[in-house]
Amino acid sequence: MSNDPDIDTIRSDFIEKTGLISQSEGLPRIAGRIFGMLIFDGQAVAFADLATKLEVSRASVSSSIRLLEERGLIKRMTKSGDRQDYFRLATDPYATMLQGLQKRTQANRDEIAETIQSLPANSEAADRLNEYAKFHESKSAAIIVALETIRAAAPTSSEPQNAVLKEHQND
Amino acid sequence: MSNDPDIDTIRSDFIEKTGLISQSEGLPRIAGRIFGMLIFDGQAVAFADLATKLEVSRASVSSSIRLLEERGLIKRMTKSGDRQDYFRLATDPYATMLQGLQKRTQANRDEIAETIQSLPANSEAADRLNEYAKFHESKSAAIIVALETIRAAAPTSSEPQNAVLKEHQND
DNA sequence: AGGTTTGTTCAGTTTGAACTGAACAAACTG
DNA sequence: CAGTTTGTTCAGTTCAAACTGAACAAACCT
Repeated sequence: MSNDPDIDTIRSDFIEKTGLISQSEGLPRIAGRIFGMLIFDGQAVAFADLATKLEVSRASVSSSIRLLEERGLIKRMTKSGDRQDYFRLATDPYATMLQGLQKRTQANRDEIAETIQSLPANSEAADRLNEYAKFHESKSAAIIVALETIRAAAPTSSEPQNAVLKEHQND
Repeated sequence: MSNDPDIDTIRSDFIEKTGLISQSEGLPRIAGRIFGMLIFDGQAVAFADLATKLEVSRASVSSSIRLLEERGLIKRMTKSGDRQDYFRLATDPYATMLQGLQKRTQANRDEIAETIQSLPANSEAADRLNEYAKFHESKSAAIIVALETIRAAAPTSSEPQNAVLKEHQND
């Protein structure tokens, strides 16, 4: 009993999923939906289309776009003869996501390590804090492993399909 | 110029840190502070002490405790001759945390895999969704590695230090 | 029995992030 | 030049989660 849903439904469902997943990873839901849309559609999407297709305000698109750009997950492009901005996924967004996660995890570990340093030498709490630090350390180390796995799997970057689109140079 | 802060300041700072870290991992801040307090103090802490020392309502303690118990991160204990509930860290809370994270990550991967399955055979989006799925897959695999690392480092469970405290048997 | 202690539940408040509309500046068009 | 398009900014709103106070039930005490 396969009731083949049409492609638009699949697409919307996927976009909602990425919205929820991103939310659980600390990004606003709209940013996740934009990310999902760029994954699904593949081609560069115009700013106005993001707002209309996702049924959100341009202001929301603007701020979510900024977040995604800051994190290095998407790239802004221009199209000659078109005044709008276009957006596509960055070259290796997943490696970048893992890298960000790894840095934050490592920063947490370092903060705990600092606390341990500041403890009096004989403190019996040190061992327990150290276990907590080791937890973050293992997590960080594991993410580095995942990074290597991902980079090994996708070493060559794919060229932009649309020759008319050009990378936008920031500052 | 080391201006040795006193132990209580170190303790409070650590508890605040765990609150923030836990918050970034999707737990309420108070739950993180409880967790931090149990790490630092080592001994089982009474319910009332959690509320007073963290300066929050008993209701907040109750709901955060429930969350932490559900996730298997802390254990409820009783003390003979004392009507209060006491709490301590579960035996291996860090492994449990990683396990939870791994399951959620794997669930995300599976959902994306389902979406790919439902796509028409010739869909050119499939490759891109598959990269996204692989990302979650690598992350999941890496967490399993971290789990093994942690379990190898702390294989033997430490006995409860206080012989008067007893495991509380739920249902 | 009545009174206390203890933890939970629930309705309501608080809080902070997400989101919007409107004003705005910059870049373009005619 | 005035008028349009485009993206950003900012003040204000909305919304969901966190948190609280108070009522409550259960277990204990006297």
